Amino acid sequence: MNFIPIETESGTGLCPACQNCALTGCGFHDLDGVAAHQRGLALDRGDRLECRGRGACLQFWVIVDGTAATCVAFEDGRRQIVGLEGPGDIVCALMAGSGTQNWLEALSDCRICEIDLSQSAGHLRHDPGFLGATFAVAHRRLTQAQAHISTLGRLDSRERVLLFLAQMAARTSKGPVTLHMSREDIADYLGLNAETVSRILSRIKKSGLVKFLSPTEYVVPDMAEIARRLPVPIEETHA
Amino acid sequence: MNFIPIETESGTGLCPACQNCALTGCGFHDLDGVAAHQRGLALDRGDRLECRGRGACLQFWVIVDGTAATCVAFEDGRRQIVGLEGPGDIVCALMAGSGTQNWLEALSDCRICEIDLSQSAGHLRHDPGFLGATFAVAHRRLTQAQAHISTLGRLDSRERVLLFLAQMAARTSKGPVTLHMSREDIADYLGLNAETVSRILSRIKKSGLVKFLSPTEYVVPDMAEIARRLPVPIEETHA
DNA sequence: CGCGGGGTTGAAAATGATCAAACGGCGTGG
DNA sequence: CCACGCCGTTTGATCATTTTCAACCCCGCG
Repeated sequence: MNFIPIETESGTGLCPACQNCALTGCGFHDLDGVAAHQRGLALDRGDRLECRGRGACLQFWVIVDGTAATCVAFEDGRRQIVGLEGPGDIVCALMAGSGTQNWLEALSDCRICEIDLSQSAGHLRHDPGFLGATFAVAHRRLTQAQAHISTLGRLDSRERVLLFLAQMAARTSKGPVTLHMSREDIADYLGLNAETVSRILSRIKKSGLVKFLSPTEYVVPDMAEIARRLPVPIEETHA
Repeated sequence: MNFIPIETESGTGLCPACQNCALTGCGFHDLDGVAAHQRGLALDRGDRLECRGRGACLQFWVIVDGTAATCVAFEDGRRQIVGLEGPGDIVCALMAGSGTQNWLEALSDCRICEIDLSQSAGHLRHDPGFLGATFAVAHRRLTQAQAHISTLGRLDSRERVLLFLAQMAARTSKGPVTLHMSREDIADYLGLNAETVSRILSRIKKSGLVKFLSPTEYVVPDMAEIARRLPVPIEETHA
């Protein structure tokens, strides 16, 4: 992992990352008198950011580039990816579970903007703007987590993979979709194993629902057709 | 479903429900100048409270008695219980997912205190106390949801049921544990089916890890022994 | 006494995991 | 430049787990 420079743009005072999160409305820049310490992080695939310090964690990570994952691991090594994080997504260590080990992991090379607000802890505890923004982050994550629970609990493997492909496609504005993650990562996200994922991808490929240009690139010819085969709506990146 | 009276206690201004949530710190009663409309609801098993109105939902339900569940249903009828709610738990329609159908369902007869803050919407949007309290609710639910994701994704049926029994036991202060829900409810919570749950309960019963007094009552002779068989910590009701 | 709603149990079928082998791309070092 | 080896992927055969379908039991209730 390396640190990368953040150039503050003259007019706006936003780093490249935050121009990005300004788009998705992270809300941390509307705050008054906040001493935000920012730095850019460049993660290689496999790098992890540990969630240190329970309690007052006022540190946020905004994904600029690449794909990262919120992970949980059990004592015996089993791993579950609890959430996938793409460009614009906001992660806070506070958002993660407590008990078992958990961390943010780069599934591909990633650029991340770290925002440290711990200097302003006292102030922020009473700042409606900040509280509203963090609530929005938590609420958005909660909504996604609940959808994922129903996916893991009630969809079979074929449905899970199909939904996954459709959701990744929905995130991509246009052109072919690129998966910035391995089969095993997909498996850990969907509660399957890597071989099963591979097998099912082959079946889907044969069915023609999805056309693969390479193991990591594909095109969805007819999204409606996929939607018809799923008992749940394909959630876009709900703003 | 019936409405039940809430008697405001002279000194405190807290309804019976809210004496309860005062314990668990729901935080809604520390607020200044809030026009809170409260009413008590008595739900029979199977009754549902629908989450109406997206957008500004400022309606909260506090479970006083019994067990309720946050449910999601798919088009084809499959049901997944996304969260179990016991006495003291706080639910807001906002907390639920958006896409598919979802509701709060009484798994047993329940008493619920409904707190409607929509009168104070404008005020609350800027009230740090309120924002902090709702953030706490969302965050707590998020933590639980993420733990549940890893349960559904990576534990086998035996581990899921065992963890479930242990968690229900951890919620019960002392004496035998009573399950206020059917085998099918348990199954819908754990992403299994009712027969599988029943089978596994029988196996656990035979193993002696848990002693059943009746189909809905049991005792855990040695919690540590159960913990030793699980790869995850048994989360208490983490305050 | 019969009925109905859980709950339990069994046998068969389906689903997914595990183990094992082979492939392909890609970077490194000879 | 080529050979080698590594890593991720694919595929097959087999095994384990979970679901499905069905029968039966228990108990409370009309």
